[in-house]
Amino acid sequence: MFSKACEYGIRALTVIAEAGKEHKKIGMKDICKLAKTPEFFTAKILQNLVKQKIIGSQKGPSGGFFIAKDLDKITLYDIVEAIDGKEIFVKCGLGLDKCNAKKPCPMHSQFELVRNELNEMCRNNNLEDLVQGFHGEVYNR
Amino acid sequence: MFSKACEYGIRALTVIAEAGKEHKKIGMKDICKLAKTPEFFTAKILQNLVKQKIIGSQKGPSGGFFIAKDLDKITLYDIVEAIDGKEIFVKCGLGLDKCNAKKPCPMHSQFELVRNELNEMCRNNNLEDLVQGFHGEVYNR
DNA sequence: AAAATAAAGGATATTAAGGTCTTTTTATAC
DNA sequence: GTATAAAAAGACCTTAATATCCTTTATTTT
Repeated sequence: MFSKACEYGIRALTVIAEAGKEHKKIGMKDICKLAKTPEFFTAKILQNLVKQKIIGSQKGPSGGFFIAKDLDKITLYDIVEAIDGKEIFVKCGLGLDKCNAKKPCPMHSQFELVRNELNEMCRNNNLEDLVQGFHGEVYNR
Repeated sequence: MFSKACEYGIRALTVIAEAGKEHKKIGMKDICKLAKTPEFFTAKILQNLVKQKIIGSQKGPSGGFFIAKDLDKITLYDIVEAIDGKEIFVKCGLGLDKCNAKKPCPMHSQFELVRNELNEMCRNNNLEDLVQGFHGEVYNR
């Protein structure tokens, strides 16, 4: 459904968000240890998220990553769009460029239900929701 | 959502199914012209579907591909599983191997709704449904 | 039987995703 | 101000998906 980059990104963000509750910033190594993601690849993903202002970062000693705005202002939709783009939220199930209600593909109406469910889910859930009941070992397997 | 191979495969199958209503068999070139899919790549996909008994084929002059069983016996689930595997139908949204109701990832319950909708949609729709109101120009864009 | 046709199979190319490493830049701590 | 720590940036590698081509095999038509 989502790319690896997106899976890693979401996992890393939950870890950053959770860490932010206590000591504000958290570094790459700790993030990856907790999120169980490959370090250098995750670095690239986070660099991108910094550019897109989803998170902030600080260089140098005692630096690290942090969530700049309120957790409930960052939806799953925002995150997925930032990493994978919005294609998944709009694309035709059969890959047609011009598929719509007037010129529907054979799967159009059925697939739309699934896509709508995905859209709703991503728009109705934010980082705050994701870290509800979060504990450090969530990804420990 | 689905791979290119899967998109092409579904499109090709609808074309084969529709052609089957009249003259029974249809060859690669015609399939790809109607389904708007790349010829050699589609050939590979169909070879796979033949092996999996989703369709039949016949070599030689006046040969081609055809649907062996009743159209309503081939669900979208069967097709997707044959081409992409069943991963999409069971996989954790965050890519964890051992994510379940007892040890859920932070997205578990929410993502499950989306996945269930996809499962239902694929199990409740078959090739016959897909070729309802089908016309040769569906993919002509 | 021979010729022609169409799928099957195998080999190879291309592209994009996933992943790693090294160097550079910036900020902090001392 | 110097040393150090950490992110940013850029180069590079690997793997899997996508795509194409060529040869072989099977079947039908003549």
